[in-house]
Amino acid sequence: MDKDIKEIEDSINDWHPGSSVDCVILGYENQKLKVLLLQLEFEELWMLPGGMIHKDEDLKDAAYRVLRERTGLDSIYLKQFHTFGHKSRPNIANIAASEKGKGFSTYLKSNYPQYYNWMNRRYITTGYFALVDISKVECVKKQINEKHEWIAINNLPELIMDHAKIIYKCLDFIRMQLNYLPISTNLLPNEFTMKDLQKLYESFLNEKLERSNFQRKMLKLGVFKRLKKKMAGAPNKAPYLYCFNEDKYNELVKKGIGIL
Amino acid sequence: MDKDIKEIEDSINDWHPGSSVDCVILGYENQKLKVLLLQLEFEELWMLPGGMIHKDEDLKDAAYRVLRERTGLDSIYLKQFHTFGHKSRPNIANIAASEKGKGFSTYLKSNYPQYYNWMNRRYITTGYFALVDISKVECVKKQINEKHEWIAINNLPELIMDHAKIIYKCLDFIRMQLNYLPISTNLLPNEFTMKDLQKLYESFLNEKLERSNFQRKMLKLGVFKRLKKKMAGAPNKAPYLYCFNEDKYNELVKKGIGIL
DNA sequence: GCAAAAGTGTTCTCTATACACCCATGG
DNA sequence: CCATGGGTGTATAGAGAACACTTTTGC
Repeated sequence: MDKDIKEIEDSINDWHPGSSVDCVILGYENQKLKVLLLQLEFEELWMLPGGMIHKDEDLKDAAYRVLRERTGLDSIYLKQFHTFGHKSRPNIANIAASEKGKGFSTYLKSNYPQYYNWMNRRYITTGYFALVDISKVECVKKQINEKHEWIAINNLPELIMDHAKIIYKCLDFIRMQLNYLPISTNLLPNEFTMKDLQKLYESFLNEKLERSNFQRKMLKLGVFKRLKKKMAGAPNKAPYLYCFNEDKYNELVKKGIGIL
Repeated sequence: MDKDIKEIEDSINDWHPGSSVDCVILGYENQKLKVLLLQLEFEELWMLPGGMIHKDEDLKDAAYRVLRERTGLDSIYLKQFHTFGHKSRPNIANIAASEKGKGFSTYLKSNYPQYYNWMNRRYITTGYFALVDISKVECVKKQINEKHEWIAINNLPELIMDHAKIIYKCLDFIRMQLNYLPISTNLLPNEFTMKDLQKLYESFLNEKLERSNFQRKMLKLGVFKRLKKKMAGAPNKAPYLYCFNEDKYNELVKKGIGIL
């Protein structure tokens, strides 16, 4: 960790002041929607991966950089959803309501006062979300003593600052735009069952869908290839596996897929 | 103008660095969707009303302040839609591609170098849009030699920097979220005809809608009061006037009005 | 009376929804 | 052979699109 902090401290004036990005990196695993969260040394609380913006860097590129640093992936579906500019966005000195969240801040203050001061300002942060196939991700630690984990959306731990609010806003945004977002191709692995797809939609919509009607509606879109392979293992009929015709799917998404 | 510039120059350190807001203030007049644009002295190009953020001011409040300063209105429908952070967002020295846009910047540079330097940095700007009943607005000049005008969306003049892009992004955003936005109650005057309402939807959707079906669909929502008054003047049957039951309408909007 | 636009009615098609039914599989 | 979940069929109600018809008004 200390090496990275040193690096940032040395380059403080290369950053655009007062602005940052935070990334809600979403994935889908075991039929659950998950988000990639970090936990720093000295911290009990979790946080979103985020960062500052270079003076000569596009806002969007800063978000891509954060993603690349974390997931190792290069071409990812990434989209801005909201900018958070509350005047009392708790800064690093006031990172959490409870005493829990003070560890990192205290450590910084005594060891890296200049970095502490820099971090301890007000940031207006822009939220981006990424849709990621977890099975293709190789998570990268950026700081030596950092933990990262894919955590189910419906079972979030306590988060620093307003990061929980950022996640919920992100989910709201996705729900509102569901028909125009390529969720399926980006979150699902190459081969998947109709049940996977249905559970994915249900996670976003927060409601149960009717199995048989869902299947027909999806198949009628004409963007699936049914594969001859089947899965096995359960005491019931084995489902087909499907894969996407991604080009057709992306065309559909532009016009708005009618799933509602 | 000079008084206002002086004021800003004196208070430069009270602003949050590197961030700004720009407001797309939309209104509806003569069955046309319009946006409020400004033109400064020495400038041939038009611009969106915008401003910086006080150090102790919420981002959203900064947008409200800009609106209040311009329209005199206090409680307005206002919503954030996107943050623009391109690294080459042309700054004030590079305000337009053509020579047209240099007037203001040249004037500033020689007369208010400190202000010029402040303005001449990179800004990451957050776009807000407002929905406004033009008939209730009293436009306020903020700078002495400033012109302001309601200009039809489909007939925009040349704008400074990326302001045209900001407007189009705003319209895209509204189109995508149409079903969840209270466009009608906020843009229309208290009493209006079905034709007004239809033209309003058509402006956003960029397509013609079928008259009779549109009317039925709207009436079935059950949020209109039909007023006994009618209009007159044209050589045809006079249409009814309607007004909203705003509470019911806003409830509907939360769930998403099904106009598509 | 005629043109123009408003209000209402009708028809046809398509979709959504709710189930019913048979099929494959492991225990 | 039975419980479980997958795949397909069907019947009904409602929504949407297109267009016909009637009404009101100023000229």
